[in-house]
Amino acid sequence: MFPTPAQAPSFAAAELPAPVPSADYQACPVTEIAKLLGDKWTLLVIALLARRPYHYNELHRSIEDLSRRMLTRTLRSLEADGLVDRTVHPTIPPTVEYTLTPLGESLLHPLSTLADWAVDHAGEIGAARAAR
Amino acid sequence: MFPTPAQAPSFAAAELPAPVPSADYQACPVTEIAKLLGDKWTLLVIALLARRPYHYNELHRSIEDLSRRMLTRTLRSLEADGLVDRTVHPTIPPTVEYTLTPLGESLLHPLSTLADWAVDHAGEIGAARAAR
DNA sequence: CAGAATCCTTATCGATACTG
DNA sequence: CAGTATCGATAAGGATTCTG
Repeated sequence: MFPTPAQAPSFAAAELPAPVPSADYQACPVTEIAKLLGDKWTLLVIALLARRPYHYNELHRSIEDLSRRMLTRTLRSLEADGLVDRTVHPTIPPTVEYTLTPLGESLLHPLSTLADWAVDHAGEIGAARAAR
Repeated sequence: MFPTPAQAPSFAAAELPAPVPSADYQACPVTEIAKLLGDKWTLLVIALLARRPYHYNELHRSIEDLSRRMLTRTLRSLEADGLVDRTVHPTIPPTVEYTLTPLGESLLHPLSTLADWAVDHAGEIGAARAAR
């Protein structure tokens, strides 16, 4: 966590430095992740593309309440980060196919680890929330 | 992913259902996670508390640019979700100690898996971003 | 020390309309 | 089909002040 490559990001207690520097968090890879995935729709889109390639409107139809505006922004952002590929087929009318890049696919394993945690502990979280 | 307990959340392609339902994403545990950790400071605070218990102002000093307002909100939210414990010591002046709950600690492993991914692929992400 | 309360500025987001 | 452009509502966030 925190500093940069040397003191690598980790949530394992033992690996964290004693006095926390500060202001280094922008460079911290974990903060990077939060920026990568921290918005409302990104995880959802990734989960869909994990299954198979999708066309633009196909994604739009698949996620209710996701406006075209936000879908476009989400896809562009994923593309800019190298997680998603966008290929235009010059047919008439044109179709655009979105797929996960190898980098994007490499993210699926850590994400499913997190998903498993969420499933396993959904009850506890719910209980904590209900308790107030 | 998506539906609820039966079709459990997963980013493993094989486990996802073929035709995507929609509108079920609110109930999806992975979306839950995004809500849990998706804000600007939560991951940072968790990373600090992974190391040891912290006092309120200690956290405030440790994360530059984090206002007291946002720190309080972040801590309250973590508390409400059962990830963080808040214990008041009735000294003069009073001190308040924040620690991870067992549930919070159980989250550290999945998070460090994600952190490792971020470290391993930071270069690729940077390259993708630079390429535009 | 550990906050709550207020105000005010700025991102975020959705709805609508238009384009190649 | 696959977007872009513009606008207004709403929510997130920061600065400041006050309190037990």
